[in-house]
Amino acid sequence: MDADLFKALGDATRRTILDELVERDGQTLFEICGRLTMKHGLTSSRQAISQHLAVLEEAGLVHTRREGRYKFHHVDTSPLRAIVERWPIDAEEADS
Amino acid sequence: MDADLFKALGDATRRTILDELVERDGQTLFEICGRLTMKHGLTSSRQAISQHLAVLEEAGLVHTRREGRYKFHHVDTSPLRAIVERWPIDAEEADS
DNA sequence: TTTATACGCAAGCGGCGACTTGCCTGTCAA
DNA sequence: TTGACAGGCAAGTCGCCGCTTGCGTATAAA
Repeated sequence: MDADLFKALGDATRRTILDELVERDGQTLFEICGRLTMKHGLTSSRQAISQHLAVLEEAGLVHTRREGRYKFHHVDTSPLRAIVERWPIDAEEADS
Repeated sequence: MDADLFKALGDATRRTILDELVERDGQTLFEICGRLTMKHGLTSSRQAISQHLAVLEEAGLVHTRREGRYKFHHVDTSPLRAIVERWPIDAEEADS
């Protein structure tokens, strides 16, 4: 089921996390927390972000790599391909 | 905000409705209800589907056209383009 | 061996969203 | 005009999700 994918994309904080990881791949949890606070004005706690990352990982949008006490997070946008393959995007007619 | 878009895609029933409308565009509410029950085994009530269609319309994924007492629903997949534009889909590395 | 750092686990709370229920409006046929 | 048909509105219920809180584990520095 691709339910995990759409569930992951359903939250604004998770989408911002994806933005951050696309801009700078391979961050740790604390780095992501810091950047979300600084650049995006988010106030979420570490645990909240950790849970968000777990959801993103379930959806296959984020892969993790352990190294000592650090855990690096890497984006993988390829699951998004399922979306455009499911509903082909037609050429646009401008809004009326 | 594209929050409406992701919110709309967040529900499995709404995604099935999109499937149905892509396969057969311009259906009325009752037609959609019937097809969801027949082909997809969904048991949602008419009001539930109506609310789903309202969400899809808010997201710009469905446009409606009134004709007498009928209301025809048309798909518009173009809002999905925002997704692939926001997070470019990279060429795939197969899973380990 | 202590102490700090980076992260994990799990229970609990609050709010939002999906769905139902009941009734109402508008259109068309008989 | 009466009735059936297609759809709309609004309040209420209930489960899930995002978040907090508190504690626990593992790695590395002092």
